[in-house]
Amino acid sequence: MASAQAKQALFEAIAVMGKAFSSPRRLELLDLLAQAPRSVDELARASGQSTANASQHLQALHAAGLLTRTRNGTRVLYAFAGEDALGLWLSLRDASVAHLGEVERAAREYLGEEVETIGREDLLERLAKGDVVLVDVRPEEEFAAGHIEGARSIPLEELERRLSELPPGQEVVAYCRGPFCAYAHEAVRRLNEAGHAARRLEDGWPEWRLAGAPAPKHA
Amino acid sequence: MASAQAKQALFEAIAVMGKAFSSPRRLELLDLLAQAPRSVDELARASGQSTANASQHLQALHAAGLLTRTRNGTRVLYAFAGEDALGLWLSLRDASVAHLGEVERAAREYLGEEVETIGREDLLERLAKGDVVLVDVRPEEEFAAGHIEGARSIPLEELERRLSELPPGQEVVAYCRGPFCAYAHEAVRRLNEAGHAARRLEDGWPEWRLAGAPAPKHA
DNA sequence: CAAGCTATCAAGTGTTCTATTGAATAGCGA
DNA sequence: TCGCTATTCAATAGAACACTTGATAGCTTG
Repeated sequence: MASAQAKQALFEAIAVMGKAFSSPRRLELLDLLAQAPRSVDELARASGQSTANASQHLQALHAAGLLTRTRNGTRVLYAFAGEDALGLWLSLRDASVAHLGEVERAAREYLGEEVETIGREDLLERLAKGDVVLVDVRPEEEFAAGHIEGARSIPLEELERRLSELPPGQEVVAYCRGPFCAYAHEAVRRLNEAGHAARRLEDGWPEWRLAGAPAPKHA
Repeated sequence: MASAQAKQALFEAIAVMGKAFSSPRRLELLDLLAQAPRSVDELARASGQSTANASQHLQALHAAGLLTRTRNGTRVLYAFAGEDALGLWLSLRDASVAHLGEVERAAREYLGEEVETIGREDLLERLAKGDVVLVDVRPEEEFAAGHIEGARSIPLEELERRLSELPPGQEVVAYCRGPFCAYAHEAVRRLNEAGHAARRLEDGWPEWRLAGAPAPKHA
C-alpha cells in the first residue's frame, strides 16, 4: 500500500499536538496560561524554570497550535489559542484524575487537608439570594484578566490583612485557578481559623468561563 | 516552598496521560480501538507493527488509564476505558485538525479526492423519510461491535460484488471509522462510478455513538 | 502433559527529548 | 546611537523512549 505511508504521516501530524501534552513543564505553563495571557519571563518565574527553557516549551506549545504568540513591545505574550484548546487541556486534566489514582494522590499531597466545597449551581443560587460573599483569591492580575461576576478580589497574600472587609455573619466562598490550585484551600483554612464560615468553589475560573460564565440573576 | 516539589509531582502524574498521546503508533492503536475492542495481534496486524511493539504501546496506554485489559482465553483484549477516554481522543484529533494545517494536508494526501458529504442531522431526516440507504463499509466485525441504527453492512472489499443489493433509484450514504478513514471516501467514489448517487457521512461510528447514538424516528 | 498459540518480558541499540549554558537578536528609551 | 531588557538561538550532555530480537509465561487443545 502506498497509502500506509500517508496514513503514518497523518498520525505523525496529530501526534504533534499529543506531544505538546507530554511534558510536566509544559503542562504547568498551560495551567498558568489558563488564567490569563502572560509573558515568557512571568511564566518562567511563576513555574520556577529558566527563561530559556520556558521559551523553548512555549515555542513547542505554539508550534502545536495550542498557544498564540503576540509581541508587545519588548515582551512576548503567549495565550491559549482558543476555547477548544483550553477545553482540551481541562479535559485531559480531568480524565487523568478520573483514570489515574496517582494524580489524585499527588493532588491530596499538594493541596493538604480537604475543605468543604460548593458546586456551581449551588453557588449561583446563593449568590442570587445574596447570602454569601464570593472571593477571588488569585493574584490581582488574574482577577483583572477575568473573573466570576460578583466576586471581589482578595489575593491570598492579603487575606489576613483584609479580613475586616468581610461581613462577619456571612458565609464566604473562595475560588482560585481550579480544582488543583492550593490558594482556595489555603484561604478556606485561614478563614476558618479566623472564625468565618467558608467553603471553596469546587473548580476555578477557567472551568467557570468555559461553562459559559453564568452570572447570578439579581433579585 | 516544600510544596513546589508536590506541585511538580502532580504535573508529572498528569503528564503520564499526556505522554500516552505523544506517539503516532499509539494514536493509530487508539484509532482502531475506537471502533471495537481487539486483541493485541489483531491490532498489531492492522497497524502494521510487530506484536511485541504493539504490546508495549498497549501497556503504556493501559498504564495511562485510557484502555482496559481483559484476558479472554489465550488472548488479551484491549478496549477504551470509557466514554471520557474516547471523547478525549476524538477531541485531541479534532483540535489538531483545527489548529495544525499539516494535519489537514496529510489527511487530504491520504484520503484522496474529496467526495460529497452529509451531516448528522440531515442524515437522520433522510433516514426518517426513508429515501436513502445507509451503508456501513467497515469490516464486518466492527459493524457487529456497534453501528448506526438502520445501517446495513457492506464491507468495502465486498462492495462491487454486492452492488445489486442496493436499490437503483435511491441515494446511498456510506460511513466508516471517522472523518479520517479512507473507506467511505473510496466507497463513494466507487458507487459514483457504478452510477449511484452517493455521499459519505461527515464523521463515523465513534462520533455518532458519542453523540448519544441518535436513532431515526420511524414513520 | 506436550505442543502450539498469544502475549509479555528483558536487553541492546539508535534516536529523540530535555535542561543548561552562553551567545545572539529585537525592540525601547535615553 | 548606545545600552538595557526580554527573548531566542545554538551547542551539548544526560535521560528517556522506540523498536528489534530472542527468551519466557499463560492458556488451550490434542
